[in-house]
Amino acid sequence: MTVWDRPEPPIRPVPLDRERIVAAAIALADEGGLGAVSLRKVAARLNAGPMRLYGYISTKEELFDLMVDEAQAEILPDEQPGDWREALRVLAHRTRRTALRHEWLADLLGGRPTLGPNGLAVTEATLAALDGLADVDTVMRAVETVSAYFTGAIRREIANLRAERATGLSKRDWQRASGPHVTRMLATGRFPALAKAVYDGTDVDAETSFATGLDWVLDAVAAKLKSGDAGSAVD
Amino acid sequence: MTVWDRPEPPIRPVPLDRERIVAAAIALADEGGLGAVSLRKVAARLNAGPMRLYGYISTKEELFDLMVDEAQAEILPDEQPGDWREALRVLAHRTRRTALRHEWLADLLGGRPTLGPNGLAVTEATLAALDGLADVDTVMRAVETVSAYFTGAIRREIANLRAERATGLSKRDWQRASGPHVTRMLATGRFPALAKAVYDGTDVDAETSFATGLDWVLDAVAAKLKSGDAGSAVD
DNA sequence: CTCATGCCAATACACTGTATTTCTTCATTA
DNA sequence: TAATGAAGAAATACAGTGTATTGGCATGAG
Repeated sequence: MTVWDRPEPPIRPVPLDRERIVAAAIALADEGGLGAVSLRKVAARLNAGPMRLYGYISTKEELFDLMVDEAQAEILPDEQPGDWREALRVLAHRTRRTALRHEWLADLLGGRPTLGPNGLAVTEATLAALDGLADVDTVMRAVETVSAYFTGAIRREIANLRAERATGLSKRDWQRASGPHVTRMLATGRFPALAKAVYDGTDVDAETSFATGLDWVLDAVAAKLKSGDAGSAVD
Repeated sequence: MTVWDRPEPPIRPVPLDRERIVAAAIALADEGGLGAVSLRKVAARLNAGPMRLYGYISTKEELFDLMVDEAQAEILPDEQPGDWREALRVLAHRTRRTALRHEWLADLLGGRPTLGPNGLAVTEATLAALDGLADVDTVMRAVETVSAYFTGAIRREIANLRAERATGLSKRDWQRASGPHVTRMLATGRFPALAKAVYDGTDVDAETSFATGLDWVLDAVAAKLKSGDAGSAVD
């Protein structure tokens, strides 16, 4: 590796902006998880020194916030279906798909309020879906409930996914026979209902399970919308 | 601080076990959050060198797993109510209270499968509450849905709590006027539904909101139990 | 041409999780 | 009783982290 092989270092520092920084961080996280995101590595990927980043963010947490907001752009559908139920369903499923594309999102989802432009847009879309179908408070409660459900469900799905990957076993095999610890615990007889669930339950794929639970929750919302629309008559 | 003030160092190394280690870690986390838990600090609190911990755990992640399991012991009620609905409600509320006592739990909840003895016991209790009221698969779906809801809700609640603490503003004041960023965003008119929710919505305390959403989800479960109990007739 | 200003890079610090090496202490055996 | 072995604790070491501080250098104005 002589001098001639090495390219001359750039005369002027490479231009930087938040967009590039966030993109680099996301790339790192997509490849190696959140743990693979370090300010040094992000900067290196942009041919910059670590300290340059502090002109654009003032803490690593802020970088994470920007990453989340960027990911939330992928959640917004091109156009909102008119049917509120369909609209909420789509938003939930798109969130799930986004988290499956960017698994690190599961570690961040719900961890801090999302106040970025895209985060607000997602909230807006969710609220808009129910706007006018009931009084404001009922709508808020509905939105909270639905999103609590799907963030929780997504987090668990990805946690299981990782566990499966780590052990090389499907959740099923792993609980049933090959997971020595779980098998031993179930054999003690102290967890009869759990044992029954593990051995007698048919396992459904994650998407179906997600969709089923979501439908239940939406059913509940539907029921409340009917009884809680006092506000719409007043306006 | 002369030699005479200082106690002699212990001749024999202080005895250690997982229980003590986990207790020390939990104490640290209770005081300063998960970030305050480092193997060095945990060990120091036990008058031991950091490396001694590796006889009891083989990675920091494992320590977290043990902490979660220990916290889950606080979730289990002394006795289970007979009514399935009441049983699930109690489990959810106890989980919430535990997370409020140990806020770090919110960072870990749902992040990994909980396979410790107490984690399994919690799952068992949840499944047991619904055992026999519907076929196994319906019961599993119900348990998944309910716990997805409350883990998601708890996580968000604690995220908001932290944000309030950090800014010194109640969520309300903060959205309404004093949070310059949010105010500015709402003023753009791009988030009409959100603005309406913020300005016209009455704010309820976190517990009520939690309880309300939970009731909705339980309503949904109740509906499905009625229609999905094919299994109980077969056995 | 000189000087001031703003930015970038380098250095520095305190701390992390964990691998490896060194030392101490006790039980066992000769 | 002395020597030897094993075990387990301690110390050291390493590569990495987020971020504060310092130093230099290129570009603008006067």
